[in-house]
Amino acid sequence: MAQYRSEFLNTLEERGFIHQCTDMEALDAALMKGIVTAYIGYDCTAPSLHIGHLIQIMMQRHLQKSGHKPIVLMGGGTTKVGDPTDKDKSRPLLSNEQINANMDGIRTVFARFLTFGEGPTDAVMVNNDDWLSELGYLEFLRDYGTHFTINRMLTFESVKLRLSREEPMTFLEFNYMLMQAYDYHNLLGRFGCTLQMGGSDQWGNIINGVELCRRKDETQVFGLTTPLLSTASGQKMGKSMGGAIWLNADMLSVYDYWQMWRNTEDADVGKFLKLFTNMPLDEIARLEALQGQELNEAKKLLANEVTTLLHGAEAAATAAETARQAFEQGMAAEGLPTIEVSAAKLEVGIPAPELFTAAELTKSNGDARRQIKGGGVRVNDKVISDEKRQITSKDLDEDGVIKLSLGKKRHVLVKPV
RNA sequence: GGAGGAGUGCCCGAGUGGCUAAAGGGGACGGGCUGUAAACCCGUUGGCUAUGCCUACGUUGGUUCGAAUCCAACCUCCUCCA
Repeated sequence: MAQYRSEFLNTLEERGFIHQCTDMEALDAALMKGIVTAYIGYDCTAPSLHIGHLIQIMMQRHLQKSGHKPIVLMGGGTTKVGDPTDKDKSRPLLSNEQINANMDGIRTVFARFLTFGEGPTDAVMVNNDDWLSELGYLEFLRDYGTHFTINRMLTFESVKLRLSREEPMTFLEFNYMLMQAYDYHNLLGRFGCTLQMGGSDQWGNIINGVELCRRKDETQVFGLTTPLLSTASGQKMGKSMGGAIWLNADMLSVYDYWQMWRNTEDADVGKFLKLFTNMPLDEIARLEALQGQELNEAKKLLANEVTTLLHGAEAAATAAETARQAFEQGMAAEGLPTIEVSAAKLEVGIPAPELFTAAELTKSNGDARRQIKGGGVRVNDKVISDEKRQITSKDLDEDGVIKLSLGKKRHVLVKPV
């Protein structure tokens, strides 16, 4: 049933990565002809990438595995401008220090998915600040500004959204699409890069680059986007568990990462296995067909595989074991996220709301009180109903810790020091 | 530059002098049902050293016993005119 000649496109197609492509046939031919160099840009707006980026990273992994060359473009320069795509209002500008710090945080995850080096299909990482910050304004306007019309720029979804919401869009942000187009042109010149990939929200930005390369370089380059990921019930992915699902372990514990995959909706199991693991398709088909409770086994495998890719087999196994103990045996397992509290303070006693807030299970003391009233708060698996309840060293269990729980799934251990 | 309209909590949106920490919806969180799922039902949804205090309806001032609500200036957006 192979639809394409190239291994890369077939893999993407079979596993559900493809949303749109500028010219599927020509891209397929190019992939057969030799090594294709392809880039994906990553913004440096946060100190870690999150789960929404994972599909892009996986795509680059497939690219490399099928014999092509990935470029990881760090948006050190473009982040100074700020991508208005999908932003309903301007974001505060980040300082150069913040951007650099974010970049350092983001960088680390790629080594787990791609092989970097000097070889022909080894991945390379570049920072667009290297060329964007060198641009001269007047020169840039004359060389590139002439290839863009305001008429067309105004038709872009990112611009229209802002205008329709009656939110300001600054000229700086308006220029973002030119920067990204220029990146493509630049990477074409530098690395012979002829494919840009990204999320479907990047389609507009990508075709701008494709157009620019056609005009400036008279070269056909390609754009390929992934579908916007949502769960079967229409939620944006990773919305549960309070906050973004970060990839860096210091932003989100391995346990929580594992948990988030374990809680996948039934209808999404197959889709996620295809996108986020390397499991063979026939194996996935078998797992996907499981019914009812049995599907939970497939979810565990999904969580194991995905966590192994990002954090390694050992960390994934620990997370799985922690979850097993916490859920199947109701124990205060060691691998749960842990906070430290001064033993002296614990001796005196800490009001429960304060401790839950310190553990980041609740966002304020008031929030904690409301949760206690709502019956969602447990200490060592016992529901507490008194909001004035003091947590003291008497609550320490035989392992010398106290287990705080909010709801059924979120647990934090308190350890005296 | 001129005329008119608008800016409300995480988001959308009602409110046009005290009854307003601000209707309603969405989202989020918790409870119930379950399979650590979805759907559904119920509750909660500004902060605090808490029978009270503080912060909040674009920003800054003002009127008033009292302002999201009235006035002034400013900022931003929309529509029409130039």
